[in-house]
Amino acid sequence: MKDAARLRKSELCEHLKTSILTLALGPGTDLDEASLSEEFALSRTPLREVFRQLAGEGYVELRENRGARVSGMSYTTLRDFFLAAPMIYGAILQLAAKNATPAQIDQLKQAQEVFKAALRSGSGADRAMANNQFHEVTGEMADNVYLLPSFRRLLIDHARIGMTFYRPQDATMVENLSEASAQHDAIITAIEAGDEAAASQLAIDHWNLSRDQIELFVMPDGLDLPLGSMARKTPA
Amino acid sequence: MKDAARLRKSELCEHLKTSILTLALGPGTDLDEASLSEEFALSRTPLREVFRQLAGEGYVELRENRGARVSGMSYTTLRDFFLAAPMIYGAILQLAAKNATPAQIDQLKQAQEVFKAALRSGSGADRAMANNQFHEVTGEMADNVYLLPSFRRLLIDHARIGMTFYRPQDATMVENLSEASAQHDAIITAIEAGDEAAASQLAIDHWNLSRDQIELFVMPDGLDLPLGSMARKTPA
DNA sequence: AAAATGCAAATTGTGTACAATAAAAAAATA
DNA sequence: TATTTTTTTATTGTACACAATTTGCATTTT
Repeated sequence: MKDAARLRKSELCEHLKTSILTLALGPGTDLDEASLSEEFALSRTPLREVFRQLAGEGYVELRENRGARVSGMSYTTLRDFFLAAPMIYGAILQLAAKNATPAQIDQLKQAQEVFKAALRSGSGADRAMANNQFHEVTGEMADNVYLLPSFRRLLIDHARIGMTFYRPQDATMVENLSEASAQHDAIITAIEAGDEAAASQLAIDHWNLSRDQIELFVMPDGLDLPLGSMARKTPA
Repeated sequence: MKDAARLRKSELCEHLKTSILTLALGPGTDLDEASLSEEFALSRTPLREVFRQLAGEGYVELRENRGARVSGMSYTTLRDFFLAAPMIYGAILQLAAKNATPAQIDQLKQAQEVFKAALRSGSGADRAMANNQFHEVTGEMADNVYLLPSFRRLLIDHARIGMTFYRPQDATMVENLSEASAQHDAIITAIEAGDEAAASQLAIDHWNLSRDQIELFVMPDGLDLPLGSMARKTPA
């Protein structure tokens, strides 16, 4: 038995992350140590360490003597999300434009290709994960230890919220998705040019598009939620 | 053997946190599992879980097969800090003013009393910890899961940076400390009144004061660091 | 003497057994 | 029958033993 366990450990970690991001494990789902331990041929000790790590990153919540459960989502967290997201996203993209390395820009372009492919022929989960990966890269570009924790936490719930509308139900959503893709391209251009102002503005635009989609889903019947009061996206 | 281990575990956790915040364990210090295990009469299994948790909160960094070490600090992280702090602090205090409960306001007043006591007769570590506690409470008031991770991460390094100037060396620093205390009082007032705008502005003021102290220490010889370009504090 | 190689000691990661706690079920009481 | 108490079962937490990896040191080699 060499370092097979190490591999299984990181596999488990990735598996849990994608399962949570794609809602295969919904918010509030209890994670069973015994069954996961068996499934991944890993003893409970390293398994529990993975739980602790995921808890630190915000994927799960740990309850004393009552195991791990997938982080919950409520209308309160949605309100918090609408408040924090534009601020953090704006800062991250601005810093990304400032600090991105050529290698990272390549990574970003690659992530965008994957995203486009997922739009053409992927599942909702594929799209959410590809989109998530794109934004993860921008986070690495920004490279600020103090902003990344919140940014990553936002990305988790953005993916989960997104999973509810990444399977387009009508023409509006299809159009929104291709617009999102176009914005990704614009973001790449801005970052490559080191244009901080443009990147920052694109973050707002991108956020507002996402916001519109979320509102569309969350209150299809026109239910009125108190969702803050940001400037809408700039005219094209 | 009942739940004594549970207690030892949280004790260890608190001990490590305060040791790191007060620089008793400096940035980059290696944490030895064996000796800590013996000191706290705790086996390595729960000890390692504590490490993972602290890593999630940003206190330590975990390196594969090479143990835990206290999170490092460099000029780069300091630059990141100057960039992220005003933004996050502003948002947190604004939200605190919006959402604080009476019970939390009591907590905040209590924390401020402890802080004042520490200013009168406490050590540098006492002051840093009391100040940290005060701001922790504001974080709980803000109660936004997406902002708290970054806020808490900032508080860690703010305490550590602060430890270098919480033992006043000259008259300027003594004056700054009493001004910081006065600002805390003003913050309490703004939060109690639910005055978001005032709280937000006080966050900037409080940050700028802290910023001046840090600059004073970091570059006592007038070394020029690229430290961003925020508006200075508002005139009293 | 400097660099490279191999060995020994220390440190970290995992597996498993057992203890403690919480949840569920069964029995007892009103 | 409803409620409380007790017993059973399942799950979580800790301790220790062993495996694997890294590190430091001594030796060899150029």
